[in-house]
Amino acid sequence: MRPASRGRRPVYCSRACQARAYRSRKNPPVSVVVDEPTARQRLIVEAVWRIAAERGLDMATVREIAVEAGVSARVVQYHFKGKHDLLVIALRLLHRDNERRARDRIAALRDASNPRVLLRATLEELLPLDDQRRTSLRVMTAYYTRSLTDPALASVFLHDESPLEDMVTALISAAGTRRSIDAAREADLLVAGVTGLGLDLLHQRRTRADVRRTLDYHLDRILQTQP
Amino acid sequence: MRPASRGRRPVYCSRACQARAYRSRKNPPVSVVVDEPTARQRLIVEAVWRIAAERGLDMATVREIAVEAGVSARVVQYHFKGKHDLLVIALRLLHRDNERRARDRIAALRDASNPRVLLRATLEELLPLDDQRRTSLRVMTAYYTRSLTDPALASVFLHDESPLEDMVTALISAAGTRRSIDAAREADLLVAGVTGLGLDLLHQRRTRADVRRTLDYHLDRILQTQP
DNA sequence: ATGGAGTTGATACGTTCGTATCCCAATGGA
DNA sequence: TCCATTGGGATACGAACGTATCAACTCCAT
Repeated sequence: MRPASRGRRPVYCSRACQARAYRSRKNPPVSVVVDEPTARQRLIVEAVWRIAAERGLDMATVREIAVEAGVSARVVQYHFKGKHDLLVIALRLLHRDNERRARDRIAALRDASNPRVLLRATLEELLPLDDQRRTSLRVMTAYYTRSLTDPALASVFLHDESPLEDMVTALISAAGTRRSIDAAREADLLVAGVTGLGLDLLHQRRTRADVRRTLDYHLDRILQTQP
Repeated sequence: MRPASRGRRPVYCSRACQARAYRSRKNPPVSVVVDEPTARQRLIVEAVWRIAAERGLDMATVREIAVEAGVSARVVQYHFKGKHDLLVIALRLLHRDNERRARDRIAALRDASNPRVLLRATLEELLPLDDQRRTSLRVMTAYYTRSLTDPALASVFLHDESPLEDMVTALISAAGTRRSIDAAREADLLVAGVTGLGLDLLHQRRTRADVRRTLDYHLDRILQTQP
């Protein structure tokens, strides 16, 4: 590596320091988070989420993230390879957390409840109905937009191995449908529609009651009405 | 105004220049675009659109906008009060242009075509089916995300005086519906759903044929099928 | 021709950003 | 005891950004 044209100019205090610097330059303290982050990494990633949700992804600078996480900027620098990797990891972790949370919440309903409640709960995971989902949706929206010009982020969105539409299709089929209904087509519009309604809700362009009414109508329409 | 703590320090070449500077400081060359932009303003605004669509709204810096528009950065500075105002104006103009284009395109179909074609064309205005709509949707998406943390942009989205949902509701009602169908609820999910499908299309998470199939299915479902 | 108004060129200022570097403290194995 | 590794503090660097300012140019009425 060249004498470096950026950062403080190397004026070593001793040969030991020089050797140490050389070593650290050869293999930097990269910590690639693949599956499970350390406690400190989670702290920082959650700070990214909060800033992205409240002030936008642009405001998530290294210094601001550090302040929000209650650590120094050097710590952010140390625990991630760079800002971009931090953002990618933060998106992956949010994605994973959302899936886990949704699975848990729906699994809790799975026994002793009719299919309509299950389908409804599944779709409502996409709506900003509480602080957690609201924050998550805001962060996801920011990431979606950025992913349009950032292939690394786009791949996180696209490599989703369990499309939500399939789950909704299965739920509709299992519930039993009224007439000649194509469960897959209904699931497509339902998932896309609930996503769109969620964005309107985020903007307060619709009221929560309005969304609920629309959702109820279409659930009634698709599913068999019992009594 | 104070002697200014930013920019070049005032060292006047003559009393005439000093007087001119004083005058220009008192009433800056603000050009507030309300309805119709000048040719130069349009040039710059369109540069903003192109950059926002291709590289994201973050990359739309004053200098980059100037290069894209083929003018100097000073020109951008001169013709708008500041970067933020430029962004707001660019959004308003895009909004207006989209409405005009949609109205024209649909008006061209209004005679000698059945309601289904009309409704379909209306919804397809939201889909990235050609370069123009694709660019527009990318820019709008970027703006939507930014509007979540920028009240000035949010107000442009929210003060929309002619909700698309109403128009779709009217089209459904006018076309005549099959059974007991609530046109307003159908319009809500259709508009929100097509928006969501458009985002998937932008991401290439769905194919164009897939979207077309889903849309066809639901149009068939809602409207009376004519022999 | 003179000069004012509108517009553009050239340049600089202050801030913020991502990151590089030097340094030190704590820890733990040899 | 010694020393390498890990984790973090302090600071600095170069780039880019938004913007302010002076100077100069083009019209055009006087």
